[in-house]
Amino acid sequence: MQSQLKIFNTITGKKEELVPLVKGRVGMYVCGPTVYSDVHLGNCRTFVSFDLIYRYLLFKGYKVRYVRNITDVGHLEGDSDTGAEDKISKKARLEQLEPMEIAQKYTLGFHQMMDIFNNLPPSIEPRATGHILEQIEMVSEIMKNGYGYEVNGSVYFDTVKFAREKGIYGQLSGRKIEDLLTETRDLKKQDEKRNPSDFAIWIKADPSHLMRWNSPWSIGFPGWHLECSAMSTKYLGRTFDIHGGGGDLKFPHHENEVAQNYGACNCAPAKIWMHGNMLLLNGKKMSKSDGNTVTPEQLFTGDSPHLSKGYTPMTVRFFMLQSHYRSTLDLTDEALQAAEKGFKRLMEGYKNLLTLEAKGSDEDVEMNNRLEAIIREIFENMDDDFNSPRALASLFEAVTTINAIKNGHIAAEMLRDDVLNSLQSTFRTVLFDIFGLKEEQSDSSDYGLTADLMGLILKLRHQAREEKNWSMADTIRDTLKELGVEVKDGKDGTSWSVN
RNA sequence: GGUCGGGUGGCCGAGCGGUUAGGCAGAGGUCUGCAAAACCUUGUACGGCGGUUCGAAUCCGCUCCCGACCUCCA
Repeated sequence: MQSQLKIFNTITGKKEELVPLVKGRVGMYVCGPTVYSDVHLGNCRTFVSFDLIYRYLLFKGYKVRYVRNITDVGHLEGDSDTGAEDKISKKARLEQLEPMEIAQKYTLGFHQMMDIFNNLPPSIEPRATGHILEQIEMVSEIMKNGYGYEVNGSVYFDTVKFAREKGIYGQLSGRKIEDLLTETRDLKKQDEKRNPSDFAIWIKADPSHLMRWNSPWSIGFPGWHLECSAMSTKYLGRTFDIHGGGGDLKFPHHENEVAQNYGACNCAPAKIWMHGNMLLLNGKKMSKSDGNTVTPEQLFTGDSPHLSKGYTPMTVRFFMLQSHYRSTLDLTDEALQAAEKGFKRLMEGYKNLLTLEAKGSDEDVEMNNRLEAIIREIFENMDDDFNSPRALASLFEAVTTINAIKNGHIAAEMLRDDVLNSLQSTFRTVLFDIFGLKEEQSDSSDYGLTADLMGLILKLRHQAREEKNWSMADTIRDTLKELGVEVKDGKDGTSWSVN
């Protein structure tokens, strides 16, 4: 019997049972990247987190519509959402390209990186520029309901009126409207806004601005927060099950999204809001703007002052899975090295599990019970707000027993057949379907040949050992080690693995 | 300054009122021609000071540090 999935809801600050609006189906919207530069690792962690969540929902049998947008317009630079330059637009001007060329370039790069991390693609990946009409429509509705006002062709959302009438502005991010109003920072075009906390939903374009669309108010472009409100509504309905994103989007992005949805339809967009936590580099937030960053490429090649060597994508994914998605994760070289070894141990354990044969003639009841309990715990932990680090711990506990059986420390006779089967299927499901890990075979194409050659080499070494020709045997072993192939002598023969 | 979140053994990282988390590193052992791998044993951790409790890393108060958000960021 499966336990019930509980999810931490940012709005209530509590874990809640997931009760989908439509039985058996889950609608999930996750804020995607703004495609104005290369993805950085922090983005990757967030999307790995939501990939885990998506995969687990699928495993639980839900039909999931996973929508993750591409923001290719409206995201402004500098302070405030007024007067500053659009990120895509700016990059286009600097590189003398069409804005859509910029968006295309970085969207492709983003997709490649998601693929490298073995993230499943979302069900729908809508672009902001492809939904200008929907956004204009939403602005109209917000104005019709009295929460938007136009000044010089730009339209702003009246946060104070909204807060007064609905009393929910600030609820998601835990902010008080009074505090927002006392914000004294000097903002551009501040004079157009009625209140400092108001934000633009439609922005009149300067003559030099490259991205521009006609609207009832001006030739301009939509505000940053608007596309998510419009697109989530379009593809998931006015109210849907889960809305997610990085924790740094809580305010103002998500807070304003909620306001816009209420402003347009007087209803809450999502029942559950989920936020992933930040990836830190040596104790500090990774951030493009202050240079404290390692790119995914640097991580893979090791070409960074922060790293002693490169790490494979799956090592990094495993590293991320080892911490809970709501905790900050500190990326350090030492931690990465530990993850690399841990990941290897886990995968080796899985391989060993596949070679096991259950004899079951002399059953160890306690051990079998414990293994069955471990299997149950894995899913109970995942049901508890996607606790992958705990699930991983259970897996490792099983690995110890698996290895002990494999090398004969525990007799195979003690393992029951059905326990072995469910252990094997659990490992396969959890490792590959839920955690999204995969084997990393450097040259998978000629793997068969390599295996045959290794068989020959090990046979020769075996012969040398029979003849007590130790120097020959050790030369073979040591040379292989230099080539990155580890030779492992066991009770019943020799095996090898690529490091 | 305001608002949140956090400080766990050498490192990373779970737990959040009583039970061994787990991984990596370290120590001892088994196995082995030697090694590696694997297995077994091993760590008296919970920022500090008070309090509540039969019992606190876990709850409360104070305090010190750190981080995030408040401005573009996943």
